[in-house]
Amino acid sequence: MTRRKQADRSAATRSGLVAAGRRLFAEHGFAGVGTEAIVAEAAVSRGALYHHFADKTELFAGVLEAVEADVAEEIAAQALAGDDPAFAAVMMRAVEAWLDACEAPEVQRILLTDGPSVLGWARWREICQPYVLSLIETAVVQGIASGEVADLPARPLAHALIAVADEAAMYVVSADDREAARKDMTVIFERTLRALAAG
Amino acid sequence: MTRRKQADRSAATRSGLVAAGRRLFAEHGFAGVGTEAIVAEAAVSRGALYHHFADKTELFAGVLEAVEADVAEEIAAQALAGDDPAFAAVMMRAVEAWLDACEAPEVQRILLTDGPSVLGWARWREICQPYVLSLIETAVVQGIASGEVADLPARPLAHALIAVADEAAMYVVSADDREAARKDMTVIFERTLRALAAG
DNA sequence: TCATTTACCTACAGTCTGTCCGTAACTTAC
DNA sequence: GTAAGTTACGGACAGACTGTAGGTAAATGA
Repeated sequence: MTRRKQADRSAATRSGLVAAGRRLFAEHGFAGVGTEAIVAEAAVSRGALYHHFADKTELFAGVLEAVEADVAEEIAAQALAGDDPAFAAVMMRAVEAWLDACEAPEVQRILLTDGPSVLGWARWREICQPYVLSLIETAVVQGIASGEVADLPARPLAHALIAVADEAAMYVVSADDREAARKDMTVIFERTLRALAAG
Repeated sequence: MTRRKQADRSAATRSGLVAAGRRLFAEHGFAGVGTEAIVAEAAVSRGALYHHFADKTELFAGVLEAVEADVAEEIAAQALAGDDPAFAAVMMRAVEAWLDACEAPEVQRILLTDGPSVLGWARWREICQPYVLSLIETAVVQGIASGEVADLPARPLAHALIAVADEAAMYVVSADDREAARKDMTVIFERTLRALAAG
């Protein structure tokens, strides 16, 4: 308890920097915003930034994780909220929640487009793994165990599902007629899920 | 014909810059290589670069298109090469060719990870659209027409298929056991295709 | 209270991008 | 063939941005 004040100060500036980076990266992209702008938004100096993070890329990693955590929480809540506990129903609720989340520019820019490029695909997935990826993988494993889903390799399957969901999101948000695009993609996703039914 | 010499000179330096950028971007990524290094590799001056391209990003767009063109050509050749002309068979050959192509770092780095981030998702797809995307979409449309494929929206479906293929590629190349990963992903893809069968 | 660690600030050096202006090569008009 | 005009390219410069080094203030432990 004796270390409280120091630790609090640290945590406050750190999370302030993450919050600032989150706002700015979402709007201008990683390369489009300088460290000066970030520290100005967070009302600290560049020194504070480089004290808490090795470099700008590491700050971005922190921001990515924060965004991913929020999105995963929202998806999990929505997916488990409905009445129908069947695998396909849960997944459809999850994908709807995901498409909703992707309306936010910060998700598109930070999570989908900049993430893999700035951090590299492997590190990007590594950060997202504990969140959405494992969420889906768990659902898949349960589905296989309950006999609802065909006995396929679970992790690759989870990757494939997420890939379709990611692409669907980008397709929808950059479509002229987003309403129609979302309907189309929902149909595709539903069909994909049905394909995985056991038998 | 009188304009030959000027035009040739232009084309030569332009394609030289694209080739140099292709090599260097593939190895170090867009942000990891400076214009100085590119012009040195191409044996021209920075002035030449900025004469032919508005900025570094536009050079990257040129590089991306070159890579995409090569990959599309290879995929088309492989897909149409086999005996079985059935939709699923063609698509499986296409995805095998794609996974082969993704062994090359330039495809992973330029096409998959840097592309969307540097150019933005919409522009990235816009450049790839005339190549692989329309290739797949055409196959899908034909499949629907011949009754092999369920009557789903063709373009979104093509997007979904490409998304799975892209993810499969990244999953395979960054897996510890690439052999096993590729087998797993092939199974997933096959199953996905079967899901699209009409009926 | 005093030494030590932690948190933070400021100034600086190095690098990179895009632009400006000049020059050379080439093309067209006469 | 030559003068005028256009296109291709070169080199220097300004501006911006990143990461670092060295110093100060606050907090902690003895």
